[in-house]
Amino acid sequence: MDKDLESMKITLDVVCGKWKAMILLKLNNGTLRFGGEIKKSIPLINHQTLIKQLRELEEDGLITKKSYPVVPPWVEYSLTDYGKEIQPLLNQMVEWGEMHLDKDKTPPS
Amino acid sequence: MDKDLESMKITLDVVCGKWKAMILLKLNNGTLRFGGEIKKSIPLINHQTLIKQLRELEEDGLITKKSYPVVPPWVEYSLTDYGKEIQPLLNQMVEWGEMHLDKDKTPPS
DNA sequence: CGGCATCCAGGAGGATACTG
DNA sequence: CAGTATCCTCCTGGATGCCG
Repeated sequence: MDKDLESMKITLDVVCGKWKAMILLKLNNGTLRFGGEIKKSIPLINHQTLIKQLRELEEDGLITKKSYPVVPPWVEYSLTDYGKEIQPLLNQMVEWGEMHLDKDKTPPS
Repeated sequence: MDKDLESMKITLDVVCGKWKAMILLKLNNGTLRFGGEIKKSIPLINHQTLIKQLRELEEDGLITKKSYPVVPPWVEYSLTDYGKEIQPLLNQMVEWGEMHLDKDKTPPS
């Protein structure tokens, strides 16, 4: 296992949760609230699953959580510098995916 | 689920196998033989697991297999155009990972 | 509203053994 | 050497219910 693969592994760990990359992508637009914004932009995700993925991202240092101790809890998530650095990568993932939305294969012949 | 997320999903499906990105990365250097080269560059991977991941990549149209019907089987894998297009992405994954090999976190204060 | 604990199911990854 | 077939294990994602 050479260094490239090691590096690759780190990135994979961070990005390859089922929803992590999507969360990071949405957070690129700025700070988001838990229920009011994140859940709405990714409707299919489960409440608990979202919490888990957010926590993992937080533990990996990609995002930060800010809780306001008010009566209806208000929690915001935003990218750290660490997390901002990964944005170009995310954009490329979107771009590559767009290129292959239609052509799933390249049937030649 | 908007279009960005759809696109992201496609890329995730392709890249986020435990070893897929690594295989693609190694294949960037050119055509590789199954046992002689791929297995050696990714030593930790299981024989069977490697075959599975390769097959999935082939089904997704990212790589092509070429079998030479000789007595000791000789099988080569190489990237399709489809697969080549994803290389910049892979490189960025490596780069981002390299940047964070050491600093796992950004402990301020 | 947001978080945690718990439980559960599915599937990806992996081990083993056999063919050509 | 490469592939197939089978079986198994673990881990992630998801569902539910209860707290502050």
